[in-house]
Amino acid sequence: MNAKKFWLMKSEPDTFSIDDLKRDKTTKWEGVRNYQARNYMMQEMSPGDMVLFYHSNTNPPGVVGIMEVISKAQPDATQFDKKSEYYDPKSSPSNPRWHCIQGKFVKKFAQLISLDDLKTKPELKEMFVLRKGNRLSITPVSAQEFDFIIKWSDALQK
DNA sequence: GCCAACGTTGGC
DNA sequence: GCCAACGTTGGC
Repeated sequence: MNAKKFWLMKSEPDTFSIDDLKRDKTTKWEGVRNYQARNYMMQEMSPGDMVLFYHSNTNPPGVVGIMEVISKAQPDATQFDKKSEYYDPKSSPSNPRWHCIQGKFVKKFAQLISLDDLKTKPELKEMFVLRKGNRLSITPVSAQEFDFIIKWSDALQK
């Protein structure tokens, strides 16, 4: 068995928010069109991995909850759908280019932990999402960083 | 296989 | 809405 891994995945709340995930219970993480992010899903994610759900392109941006990975990567159906904004004419069902995992809702934080707040913690200074110029929508998180943020959120709730 | 042009992300 | 960062594309 692979050890459980931890991730941070960005979503624009206008497109798909933590509340959407809470309502739907599960989701396919469709629409990723970046090879590095895809490779994380295809090669490194497995069911049981835990994900920090991050709202980007919003004010303020930050971590808003937790999702659990519940499937391995499978072909992303939107790449074959001409009506989808994620349609990729260079991909084909016999040789799909893009894959996505499925995730399920675990919890929504009582309070968002903002990007500004994340930046104030020396424990988190290595986090990819805090690095200058980072645009990758899926990044690995260490177990220590994940625990730190969970405990932080729990403390905020009290 | 280089690299200029272009497109996208995402914080601000 | 601006723009820095950086990934992708395509001509050569």
